[in-house]
Amino acid sequence: MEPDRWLGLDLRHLVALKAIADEGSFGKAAEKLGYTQSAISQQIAALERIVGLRLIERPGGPRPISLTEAGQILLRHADAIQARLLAARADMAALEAGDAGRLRVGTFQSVGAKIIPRLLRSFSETHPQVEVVLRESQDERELLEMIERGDLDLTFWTLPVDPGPYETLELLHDPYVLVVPVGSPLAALKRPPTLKEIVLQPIIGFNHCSAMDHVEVQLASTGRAPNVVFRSDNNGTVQGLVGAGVGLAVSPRLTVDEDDPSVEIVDLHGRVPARVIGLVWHSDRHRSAAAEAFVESAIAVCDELSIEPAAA
Amino acid sequence: MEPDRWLGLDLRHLVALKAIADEGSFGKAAEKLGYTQSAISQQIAALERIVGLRLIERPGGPRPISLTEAGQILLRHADAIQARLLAARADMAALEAGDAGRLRVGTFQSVGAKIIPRLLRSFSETHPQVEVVLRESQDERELLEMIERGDLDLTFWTLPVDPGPYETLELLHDPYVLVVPVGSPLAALKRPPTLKEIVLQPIIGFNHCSAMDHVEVQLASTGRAPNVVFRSDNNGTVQGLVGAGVGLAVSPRLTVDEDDPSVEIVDLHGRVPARVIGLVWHSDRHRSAAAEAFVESAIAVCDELSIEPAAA
DNA sequence: CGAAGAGCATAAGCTCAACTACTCACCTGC
DNA sequence: GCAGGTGAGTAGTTGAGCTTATGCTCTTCG
Repeated sequence: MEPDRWLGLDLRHLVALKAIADEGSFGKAAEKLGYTQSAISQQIAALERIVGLRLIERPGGPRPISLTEAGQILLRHADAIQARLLAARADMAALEAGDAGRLRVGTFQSVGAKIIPRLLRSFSETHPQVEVVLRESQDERELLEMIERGDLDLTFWTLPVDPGPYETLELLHDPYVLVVPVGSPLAALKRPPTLKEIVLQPIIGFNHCSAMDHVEVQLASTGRAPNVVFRSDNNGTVQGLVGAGVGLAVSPRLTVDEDDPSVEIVDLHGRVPARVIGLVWHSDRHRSAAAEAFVESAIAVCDELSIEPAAA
Repeated sequence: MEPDRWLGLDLRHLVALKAIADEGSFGKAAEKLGYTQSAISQQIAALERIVGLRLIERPGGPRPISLTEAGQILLRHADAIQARLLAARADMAALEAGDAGRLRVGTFQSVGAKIIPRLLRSFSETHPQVEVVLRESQDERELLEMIERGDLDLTFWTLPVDPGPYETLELLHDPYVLVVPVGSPLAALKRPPTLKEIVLQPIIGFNHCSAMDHVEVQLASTGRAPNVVFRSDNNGTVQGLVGAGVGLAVSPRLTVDEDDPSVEIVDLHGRVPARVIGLVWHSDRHRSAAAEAFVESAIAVCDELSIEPAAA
């Protein structure tokens, strides 16, 4: 690590490069960052002096500028460095707020129903000093963004997760079951119904749920588009509609209320691949003792849950 | 990305934090970085003002300082950022030198013998404009360090690789074979000899080779320490000694010269787990087109090589 | 074809942050 | 209690980077 010109490199230089790449011009970037155009021009000049290469191609006149290859490569590094700084900032903010005993956990509805209550009970027994703040979101992508920004420490998620600065842990496989009204002929079969048989029936579907989209793709692969007569994001509503005879639903087992007398649950025996529920966290952020403990508790609770249905 | 105090953060702050952590005192860190003690003290004060937390515990007097929890967490982020900057620097240096057509590849002896000649021939036929610079090292760890510093673009390696900023690709499994003098009773057996039978014989071993250490651990696991009568890092020497009847050797198949009339090669049928040869590169560095092409060629050549011995 | 406009570069001046040099306050250990 | 080593504080100077103002280049349009 010789003390060469790279030590003169400043974060503002990288921020400026990114702003120019985003905005497409020196002037817009300057405006965005609250500088004058001249300042940005000088910053880029300094940056190019430091790395020794032209980073931005200025054709002159009102023609649009573009990043050189070196500029593009450096921009990727700059992005990574800024992301890492955000993670550091989030860690520091958490420590500053005295958050050693606070854990912000993201969930979505279908995982909330069965896993969360048990997990919270078990976790708060073993770690009463840790305050768990739950954040439920309809939009699953939002949860990932909050992880990336450091607004959440952990989140539940259906794996696999999109590429990003994430670390993941598989918790359990949640098989899909068919939910039908009491007395439905599909429930009377000795064998699990085929997808073809299911797709002929009216279906109650979900919105905003990638795991459910996945089911509909499976159904559509039979060659016949499923007839979705109603959509809701509330599992209770879906199950109520099934009970009322409006249609049937293909739901993850963990979301269905098995004590509901108006419906019957039919095992699909893997005809639709089980969804995988896991935990996701920011790969660059510090894992607090509380977070580690929460993960451990989640593993334990999910182990119980995956054994139970098999025994039942 | 609100323009808060974090934009005032400077790389020198992080470098200073790291220097203090390494040296254990403000003064030593200042000396190392070429500043006065006062400058370092002010830098840390500025850094603590930015993050809003005390990073270093100063007990006062000549008692040693220590990092607070926040300091340790921030230090890990700082290390990652500095590593990423080094990667960026290496990418820029490569571009500056007009290295689009140069590829620096690390190897070690045992992979050099069979794979490299074929690979270089095949690669230079398809990519004549790319200059490949080979760097062979006895010390395998040195190769990884050179990858990390950006002194190498790719290196061969026996997987798995130690944790670090690396990306790896498995190329082939190279099984171990027993090399014995012509006429050895072990070669006359109908079945592959057992480890117990091997360990009773005098062994020719290797130095400086983690893959070979692994073999000796396997042999020692029989309960009897192998009797290593000679060591050499040169495969030719080892094979020569076997041919001269000094002992026998357990070598990866790719390192042995099968045309040597003074020795016989005995298949061990997996009694010693095969070593895995792969390629390693820096996960944060830019992959040039030349590097991508080289990896492709390596995959193709190794596929051929792993099929051949099975057919032979 | 010339004027207008958009966009980056450059020059000059100013501000402020950071370094050096020096001093002080503090604690340990002999 | 004093010497030695450690970090903090203060004053002064230097320099990097910002703003303002201006210049240059290329395109567009009447």
